[in-house]
Amino acid sequence: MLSKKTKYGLKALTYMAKKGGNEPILISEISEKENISKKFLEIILLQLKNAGFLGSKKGKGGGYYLIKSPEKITVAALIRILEGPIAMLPCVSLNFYEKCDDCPDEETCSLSRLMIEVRDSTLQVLENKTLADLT
Amino acid sequence: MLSKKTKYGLKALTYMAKKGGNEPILISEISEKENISKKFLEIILLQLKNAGFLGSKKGKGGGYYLIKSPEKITVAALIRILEGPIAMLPCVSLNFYEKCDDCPDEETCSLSRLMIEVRDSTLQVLENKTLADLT
DNA sequence: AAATACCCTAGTAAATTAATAGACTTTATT
DNA sequence: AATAAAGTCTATTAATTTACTAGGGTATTT
Repeated sequence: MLSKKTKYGLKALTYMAKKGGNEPILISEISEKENISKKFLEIILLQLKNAGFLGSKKGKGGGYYLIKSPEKITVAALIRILEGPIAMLPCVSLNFYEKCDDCPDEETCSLSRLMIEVRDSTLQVLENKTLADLT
Repeated sequence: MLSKKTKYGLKALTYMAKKGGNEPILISEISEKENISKKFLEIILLQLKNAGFLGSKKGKGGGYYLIKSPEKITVAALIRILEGPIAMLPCVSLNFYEKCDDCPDEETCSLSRLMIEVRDSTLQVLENKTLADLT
């Protein structure tokens, strides 16, 4: 299950991409239009900025804006920033791998083999969908 | 991410299926062989029993045993019992559906459309894998 | 100088996770 | 009948995560 944070982040970015243009968009505007707590959204957008997806401008006329074009932002990349691993188990995660502690040998573990299949089929979808597909 | 509970449950059932036979298997045996806290495993196996996957026998010579044959138990069904929804959002879950509260119209929601795709590709794997495939 | 809008630190209530403790019940064996 | 084995039930708990909220700080524009 995706957390609200991830869901909100995806909705906020979709809103921004839909709107297009290069002018900064207010947190409060996104917050109102997408029914997201403004303070919570601040945290989310800041995180997306630190990850290199958004730029920001302070002061009057300020706000957040997309840095890359929506076609170049995959949903998989966004979920990894906001949520963390996409895989169902840490021991089969590509970007957040952690060793399995109760499992003597990951190579021969039938559960990990299955979860690799699940991961790959999920990535097949998420790596090929971009922000542009959500608009 | 799957919880430890789900992971332990899958490993325990895999152990049982691998062992085969009809004799009851001790909680403590599974607990030791699979490195799972015995008390935690008690809870898990009881839940699987209440869900109709396991039978149990009390007293000396007792334990847990599989009720159905491993080929007839899909991994999807087990995850639904132990973990809950397989979908990434409640509003696209087949078995644990919940209405989206911040979304005015689910029909036209691009995010939900994407998450339906993810769900279906995950289910394509999990509905077609059984306990027998894990042995 | 004043207003605007993002930035930063801190805290917190609620829920979930991953157990643990201990008494109770049922069953097989001696 | 006594005993030991083995699952069952109730309760509790520590740690973590989630989903926020409060309030002030800083940069920018007018």
